[in-house]
Amino acid sequence: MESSTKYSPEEVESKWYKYWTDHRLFSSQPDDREAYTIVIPPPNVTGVLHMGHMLNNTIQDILVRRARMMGKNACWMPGTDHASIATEAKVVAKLAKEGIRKRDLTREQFLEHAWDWTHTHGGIILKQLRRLGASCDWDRTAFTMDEERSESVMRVFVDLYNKGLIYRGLRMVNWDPKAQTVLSTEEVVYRDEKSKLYHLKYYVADADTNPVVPTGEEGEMVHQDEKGYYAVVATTRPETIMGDTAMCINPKDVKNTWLRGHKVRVPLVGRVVPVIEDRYVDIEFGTGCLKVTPAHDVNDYALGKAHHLETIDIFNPDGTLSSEAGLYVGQDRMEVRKQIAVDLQEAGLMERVENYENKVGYSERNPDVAVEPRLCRQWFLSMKHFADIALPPVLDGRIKFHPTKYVTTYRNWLENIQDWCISRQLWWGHRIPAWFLPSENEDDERFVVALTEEEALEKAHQMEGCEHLTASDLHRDEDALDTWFSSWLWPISLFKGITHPGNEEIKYYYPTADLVTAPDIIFFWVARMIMAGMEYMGDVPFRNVYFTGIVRDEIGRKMSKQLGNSPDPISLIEDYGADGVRMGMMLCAPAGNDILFDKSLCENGRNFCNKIWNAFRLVKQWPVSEEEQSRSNFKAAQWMNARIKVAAAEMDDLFGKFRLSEALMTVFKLFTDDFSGWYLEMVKPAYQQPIDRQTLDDTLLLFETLMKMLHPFMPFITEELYQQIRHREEGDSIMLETLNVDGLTDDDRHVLTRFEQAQGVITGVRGARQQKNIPPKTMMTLEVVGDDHITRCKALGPIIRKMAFVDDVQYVEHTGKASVSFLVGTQEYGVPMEGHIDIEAERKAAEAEIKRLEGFLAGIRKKLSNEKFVNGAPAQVVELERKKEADTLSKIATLKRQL
RNA sequence: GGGCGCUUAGCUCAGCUGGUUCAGAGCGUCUGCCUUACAAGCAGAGGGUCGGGGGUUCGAAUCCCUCAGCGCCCACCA
Repeated sequence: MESSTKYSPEEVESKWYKYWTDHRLFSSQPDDREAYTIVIPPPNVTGVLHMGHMLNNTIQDILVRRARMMGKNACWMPGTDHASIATEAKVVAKLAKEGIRKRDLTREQFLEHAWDWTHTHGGIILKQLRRLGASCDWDRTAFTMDEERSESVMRVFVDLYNKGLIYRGLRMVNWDPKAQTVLSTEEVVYRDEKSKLYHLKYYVADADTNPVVPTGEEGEMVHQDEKGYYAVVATTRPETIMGDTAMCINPKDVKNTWLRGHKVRVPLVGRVVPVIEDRYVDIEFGTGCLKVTPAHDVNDYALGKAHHLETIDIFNPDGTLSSEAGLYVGQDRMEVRKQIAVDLQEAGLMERVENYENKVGYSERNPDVAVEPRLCRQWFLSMKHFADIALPPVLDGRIKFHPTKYVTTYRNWLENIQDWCISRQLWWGHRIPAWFLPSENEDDERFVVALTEEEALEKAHQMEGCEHLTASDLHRDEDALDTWFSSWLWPISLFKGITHPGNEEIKYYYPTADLVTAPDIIFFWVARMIMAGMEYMGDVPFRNVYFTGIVRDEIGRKMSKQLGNSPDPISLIEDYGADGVRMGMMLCAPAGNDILFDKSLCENGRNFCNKIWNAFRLVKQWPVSEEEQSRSNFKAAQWMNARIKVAAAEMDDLFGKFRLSEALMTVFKLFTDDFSGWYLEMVKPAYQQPIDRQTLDDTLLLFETLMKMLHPFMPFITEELYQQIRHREEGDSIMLETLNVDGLTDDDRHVLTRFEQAQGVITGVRGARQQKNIPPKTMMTLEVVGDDHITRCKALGPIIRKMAFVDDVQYVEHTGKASVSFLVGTQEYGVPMEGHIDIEAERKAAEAEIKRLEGFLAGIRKKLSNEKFVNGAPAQVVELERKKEADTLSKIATLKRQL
């Protein structure tokens, strides 16, 4: 392998990952260093790694590894999420395949299946993260439903209940008929949908006793046919008419004033319902008549309450029509919609149907299931208090969002927050610690909230008339808690901050440093962690939140299973190496933007690994001599060191701004251009010639520094080469090194400037050669007009000769007639081209350049002759313009002389 | 309906509170090189009136207004 010109990642990666874990190099214990903590956004326990995880965890690993090398005690806490609704759905589906229905199982039996499933599929994703190189402290791996986390959830629930923040309420909630559970408002995603707007006839039912009297006002719209007067109601959901208990008009609507005080007959159903009036109705929409179905629409529910209407729930939990509906009983709501449209048409009760586009809410976890508003008694967490404590830290900068635009989003949400429905009709999750007491009817429920059944019984005994209850009289709530009700405690519960408040670990690791997550869970998770943090720790859970973009494919589509446009991360790693993929990910991940992932970027990463690999091969094969170090090599190392300092300072700045892809680009260019392209070429001895020991040592030291700078981005290859650079003790690692690069000195700056000029000369000669199609290694003569201190320099002179393949330097008054000339700054150089030069072409090029410079000069002079500029602009700026003018004049003069 | 953001080279993006020849980077493209570390490479080159229009200013990619296009978030319009 060592002699191969290609770097092969497979064995390097597995070797070093094992080494790191064997030596527990990722593990963290509190000590007197500054803590740097990241908690992983816990992926679904039974999930597999996708590109979003790749991006997210690559970023976290970069931050953690860098922090570790900056001398901090870095702790990356891994773990998984029980993902209540998603996992339960998977288990239900798996059982269904085996012909087992959930409802035929007891809770215990079902949970056994769920745990089986979790143990079979669980943790795969964490293994996959290891392939990526993630430096998590695996000993600390947690699960949102393990004992510690469960205990924390229970305590928090009881505590919040005791504080009066958790309550039980009968509310209109979002119901997922497939999962058969309620959802929080955040879990409902709205999609535009092409649907139909059905215009139905509601005949006036009381015309006999209460004659219809049109007012005759302008704009009045009275509908009448042979069967009588009727109102036209527009609806997208005709299947809900069985639940209608009123029709509503706007009191100010002249079109419909004639309906005031009447009763109308619900089509097909035949029920007679009152016409009510409410300003809520939009006069402009449809005919201005609204059917009111209090059981199945949030607004209608509000109307129903205000007008004391009856509520008829016509749906079963699974979305089929219940016996309450009277019609279509047992059929699915979507089927009924189609059928009832036909039936209404046939009965002559449909005036017309038009195409319509509206928003329909879907379950976030079951994207093909339309959510049904449903009246339900559920557990809620009152959010006003939490909004109040969670907003200030983000507004005053105790928590910084990157990019900052999410502060507005966050603020907006908190300022319009609704209570959080935390109960779910699921078994896979944290069972709600509430016990119901026997009661006469549902509306009069009585319950106690407690940590244990014993405690519940005790509490029950204190309630009136319950002194003699036994454990069997108590019935524990069947429902589980929303997954996020455990996730929101994650930064606290990971360190046992709920069960053992004030323990050493929570004191040391909390608040965590940075959180890296996708913006789509800002409300689900980020906001709620801040709430829990402020409530239970009195402090923020993290200092920075870095929101990654969404990973899209190369033409901007979201990655999805359906489209099949999401590459498998593990096969990418197999193809390009983990370091290559990490680099590919980061190259296309500008801060705050979506990621257009193109796997050809991983090729760039792989190629870069090869570059590093081969640079090392070069250095390693040099024979060593005991000669003195040349001045050139001494200066070259000094220059390279200065370049490293410049890059390191830039990277510090970029990391501070979470501009990681730019930081990577900086070190990438440092290695490729400065180190490989310039430095190594400068010191490289001729073929099979030895290098002096000092230069080799300098080079290895520079190499080592570069590996350290690259390590956070490319952990494997950098560790491999670090270990090869010199003998290391067992247990040593690049991870244990610190990244401390000094600041630039004046001497450094001086060296940088001089090298820049030398590079200009070398590039100039190369360009001249290429322009004339002369092979790159043909020796040339360099003409220096007048004199310069660069080519005469004992260090730089030889470097220029070597790299530009110049065998003779002549100091001349003008460049030769047959020379190609070029400028570095204001210094002119020439490369004689006898036999190669096309004088006419040279002349044309010179003339073109003069023309360009004269245009430029004109611009400057226009500025300088503008009194307002000279008087108005700062002296420095004016001075600069003067200098530009002089430089340009000198350049023009030089070119003209050449002509 | 409300709010936020974006539009700069073929692609993806930097350009901070206007002023350093400021119009940049990476990738791609083109040209020349199988140069003894690397062809998964090296050397060089081309490429944009900074979305349109107007304004402020001595000076605008940068500040203001406006138009157009795109994207995201929030909201109960049946």
